[in-house]
Amino acid sequence: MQEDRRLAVLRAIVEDYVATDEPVGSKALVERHGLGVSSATVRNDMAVLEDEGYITQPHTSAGRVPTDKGYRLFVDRLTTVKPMSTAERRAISTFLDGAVDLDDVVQRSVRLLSQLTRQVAVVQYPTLSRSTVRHVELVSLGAHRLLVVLILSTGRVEQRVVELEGELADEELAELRSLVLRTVTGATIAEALVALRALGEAGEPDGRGPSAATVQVVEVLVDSMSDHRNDARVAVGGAANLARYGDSFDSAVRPLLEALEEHVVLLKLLGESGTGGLVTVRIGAEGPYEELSSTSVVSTGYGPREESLATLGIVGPTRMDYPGTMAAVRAVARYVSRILDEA
Amino acid sequence: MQEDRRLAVLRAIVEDYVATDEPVGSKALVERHGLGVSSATVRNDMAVLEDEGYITQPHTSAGRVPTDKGYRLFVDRLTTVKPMSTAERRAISTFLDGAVDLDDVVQRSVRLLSQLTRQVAVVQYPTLSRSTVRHVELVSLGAHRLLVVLILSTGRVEQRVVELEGELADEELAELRSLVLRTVTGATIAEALVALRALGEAGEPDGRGPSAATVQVVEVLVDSMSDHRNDARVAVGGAANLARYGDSFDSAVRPLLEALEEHVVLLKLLGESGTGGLVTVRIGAEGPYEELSSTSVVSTGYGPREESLATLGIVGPTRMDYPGTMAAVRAVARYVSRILDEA
DNA sequence: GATTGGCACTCGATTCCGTGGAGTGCCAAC
DNA sequence: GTTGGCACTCCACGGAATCGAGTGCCAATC
Repeated sequence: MQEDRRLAVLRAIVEDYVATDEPVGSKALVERHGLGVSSATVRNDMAVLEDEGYITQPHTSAGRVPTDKGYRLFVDRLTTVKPMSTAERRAISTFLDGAVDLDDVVQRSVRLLSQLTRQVAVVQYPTLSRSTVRHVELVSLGAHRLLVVLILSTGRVEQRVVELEGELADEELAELRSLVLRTVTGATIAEALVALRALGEAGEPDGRGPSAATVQVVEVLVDSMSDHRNDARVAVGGAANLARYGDSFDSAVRPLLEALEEHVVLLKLLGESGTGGLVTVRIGAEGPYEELSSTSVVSTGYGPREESLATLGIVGPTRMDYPGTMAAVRAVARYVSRILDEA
Repeated sequence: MQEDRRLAVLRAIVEDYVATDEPVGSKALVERHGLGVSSATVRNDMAVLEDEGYITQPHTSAGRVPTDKGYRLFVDRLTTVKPMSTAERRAISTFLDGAVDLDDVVQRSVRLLSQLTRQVAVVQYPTLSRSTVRHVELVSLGAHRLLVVLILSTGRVEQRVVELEGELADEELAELRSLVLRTVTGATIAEALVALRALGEAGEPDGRGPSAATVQVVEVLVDSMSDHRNDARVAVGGAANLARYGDSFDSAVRPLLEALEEHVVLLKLLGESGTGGLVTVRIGAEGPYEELSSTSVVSTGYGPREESLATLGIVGPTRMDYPGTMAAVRAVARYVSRILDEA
């Protein structure tokens, strides 16, 4: 069927173009790939593909180059999932298994991902919002200072030091501590925020108003939990791979370098990534930023027990090895999720 | 005196070259700067400067460009310290005063520094080695889990969770806690490390050997303190400024991008920075890495009470505005030091 | 002795062909 | 629907010509 062949031609064009970075012509195509037809036939197919907007020529009498739409079709229908080699699998596990804590896991992941894909890797720290409060601890650092430690189910630990306005006796501290624990332990962040705010305003259940210390502690906890810095934290790695962009420098690398430092922007770029094994691919102008119309994003969610706590992925030129990249992103996400499962 | 004039010529060459990024010729020089001599005279001076190795021509019949040696002389003898404008001063203080904790100070500093200098900024987190232990807290997270929190005089807080091998009763925990506190509170990191190792091997002063829990806690504390990740932590900002490098891309930007991710390399690059107000400038090949022979580093130490706890600075092309950059680096370091003083 | 104007010379950058070749589109034949 | 053939297009590449900024040197001048 000729429809099938046309798709095969598109696939071949994408593969060749990704491999060589040069517009691919009809003759080279039939030589390098075993399509059993002549170059003239391929030319006809290419004309159709061009009409339909999947490929384009940089100028008359040059070969064809895939358009965003072409890449899209390639990714959606033409990609055969290529499994990671066992060597790669082993590399992933040995690399990630050495991690000592959550931060370390994230940092190793970026590194690993950027090396596997030779692209810029981005890993979001697990978001607070879906996690629950495992423990809160209040530690006295003298009569006027209090260390507030917040431990979340993801393993994230936040701490703040509070300068108390008044003094706080040991018994009062113990009381406050157990009060706070009763209020928030096991709750999700969202629930805890509500409960804490109520506590800060209404005071304890027995009817007494909240003490000054209570208000301060509540304040700092609320602050910790809602601090968007936490939601917005991401790790970036492999920026050196940008040097391979070659030409199209100011047009592509510059805005990307800028984006890499704006973590909020980065997160928006990563986007809402499909949960559970599904890898999202955003190609060129499909993304939210015009300046990045020649970059693609390959991302997926990760987290313990199949729930997607955070996102991880890579950013690269639209002209990239999608199958390989998608496989790497998926493999790393899976492995990281498994690690979080165990913790 | 002609010697003086030659230096003036060198200064003019450096300034023009930095401003225009083009080799500067004798005619343009006398026009733009008010040296009261003819271009022929300047040519003679330039010939001498070239003989002495301060300037060079990219090719015959082109203008002159400063050599590393020329920049060096410029920085050492020809730079008049240009004070920051009051607007800039105000920007610095408003920008940094909003910081909520140590990490925040560091992160704001990189950002600020990169914006002021339009270069890549690097700020080292205050090193552990010279700081002292302010407090250690052990928090039980159930019978088998223990949270170990380490608080340092710099305000840095490190925490780790320990999976205990055996159970630990509350009284035992309290005992262990006070033992550890007696051992390390107030000590420098170096002292604390020694004392802890002794504790882990010999056990408590009363002659009993160390309990299993003690060994584990000691281990994790030692680990926290000696973990070189802490010494090696740096924040980087303004990488987008690399896009301004224009040409000389693979030769300069690539290795630099790589270095920016290798924090150990970065620290070596920043080097041992002069304490107290002194700004160190490392020009081109004076630095430790060959690949970075066309980049310069401007850095200085900072820290509370005049002692230099850590280093901060910028990395940029040898062709940069040294006076302005040095002023910015010094100003930021001073301001950050003042903030640390207060804390 | 230092400075200056003048002048010949050098050499990269830019422009302008001319050419080669890859690639296309179309058409007639199968 | 496929194929071989063919005329056509247009970029990339290389060489020649030109331009001009900048130099080095020298004789004249202060």
